[in-house]
Amino acid sequence: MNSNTYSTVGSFGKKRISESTIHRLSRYYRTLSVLEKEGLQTVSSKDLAKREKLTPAQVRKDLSFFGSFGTRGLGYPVTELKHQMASILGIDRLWRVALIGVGNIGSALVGYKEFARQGFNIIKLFDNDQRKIGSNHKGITISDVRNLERDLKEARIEMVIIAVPATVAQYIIDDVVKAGIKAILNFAPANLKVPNDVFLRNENMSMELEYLSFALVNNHAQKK
Amino acid sequence: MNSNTYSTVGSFGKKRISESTIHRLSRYYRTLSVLEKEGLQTVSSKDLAKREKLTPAQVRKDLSFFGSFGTRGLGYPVTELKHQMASILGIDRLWRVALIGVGNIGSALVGYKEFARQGFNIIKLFDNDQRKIGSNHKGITISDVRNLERDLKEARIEMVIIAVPATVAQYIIDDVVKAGIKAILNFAPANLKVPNDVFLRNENMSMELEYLSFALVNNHAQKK
DNA sequence: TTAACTATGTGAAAAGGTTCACAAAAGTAT
DNA sequence: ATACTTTTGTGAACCTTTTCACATAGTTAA
Repeated sequence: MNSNTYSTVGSFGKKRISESTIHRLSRYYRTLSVLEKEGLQTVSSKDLAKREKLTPAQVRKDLSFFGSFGTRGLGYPVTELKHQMASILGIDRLWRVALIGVGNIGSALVGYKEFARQGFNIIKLFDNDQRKIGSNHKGITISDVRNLERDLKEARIEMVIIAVPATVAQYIIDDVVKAGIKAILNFAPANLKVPNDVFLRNENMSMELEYLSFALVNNHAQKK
Repeated sequence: MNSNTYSTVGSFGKKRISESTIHRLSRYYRTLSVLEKEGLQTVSSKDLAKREKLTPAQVRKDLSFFGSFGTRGLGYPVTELKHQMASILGIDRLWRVALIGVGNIGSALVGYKEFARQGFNIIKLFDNDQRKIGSNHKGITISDVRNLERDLKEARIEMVIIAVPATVAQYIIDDVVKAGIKAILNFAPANLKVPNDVFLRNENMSMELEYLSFALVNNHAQKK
């Protein structure tokens, strides 16, 4: 099977690709960027697996869902595989992103270089605080959240990051959905409801600390 | 089987508890806190599952790894179950946490209320920037990262959060390990190495945006 | 050119995680 | 009291994900 078998990038047949696979593709992409900077031409599934603390079979299987990118006896071409990962993840383009809630977490996210590096361009900021509205934050004027629906449409926003207090998150999200946004990343610690055709992902930064806490208290077996 | 069967909280026999289960316990804990505020006395696995978008069986199975907390015909006592979750996760106590790298992300984390609410007390800050060292950030004086090992020991730090640039993260982590720290939460986009007895978790905030990007581009089937 | 080596791609097996289905135990109503 | 309802706790079945193992195809060296 060669990569042309999957001529329509984006459909991937009827196969359901698991969340873990997608997350690992993100990691491969990042590591491939590093390898590229280190000047490597090719990388084997064994090398890549070692960097990611995975098995070589896992790496090959993940990639095999999307095509056949390697050369037997040699490995994978670093730069090309990086581009392939970007294309599969949809980060070989710019995304028009808005951020709602320019508080503690929100303002940090505006300056987060990794977002920009991967094509996520935060081009609109919203807040409900009169003191912030109209002011400039890292080159972007903060808009009034009261005009959220209208402004999201007007700016042709494709993704929204929510960093407001949990108490108001559902109201905000309802407006975001009304504006026709289909992809939302939520940092508020709340269980939010969206229609079935909207992708909602939650980022819970306490979760990993809690995992560490559990691991320490239970002296949980280290993986691998 | 009643909850006394597990008198030694923390051992849980030889059963290996999966990462997903632990993460769901975090979510249960948060939701139980909300339910408690709403004044609910009891909650059934069905109710809890609905809030978390899980199956009731999943909720019951997760809890059953740790004991038997419910009453048949009635459900689970909200407040008690919340305390049980806290105890299992090890967040029914205070953790002495240090944060290294008081930059964009780092300073946001210092003020992140959820950490404090769950017992994670950030009591030491470190940076390598002479302009920051000695200054006060939200009531904590920023220390020189050059004395990291000594200061971590002195302050009896138990967990470390790393929010430094990827290029220096490994050097920092080596010092953290030298100081005897066994739990590290890393925000730097890098694959870091630690000895086998150190718990390292990575927080990659781009990952979920990339998942959304993938979902949009591939019109990936929405889950359930 | 040939032999030895390396590394992919992938069915099949194994491991791991989730859901089913039901007995058991408690609550509720009459 | 008794019948009926609710809901837990849990083996077993099912489904998903990971790992194994090997045929295949390319590289490398002499």
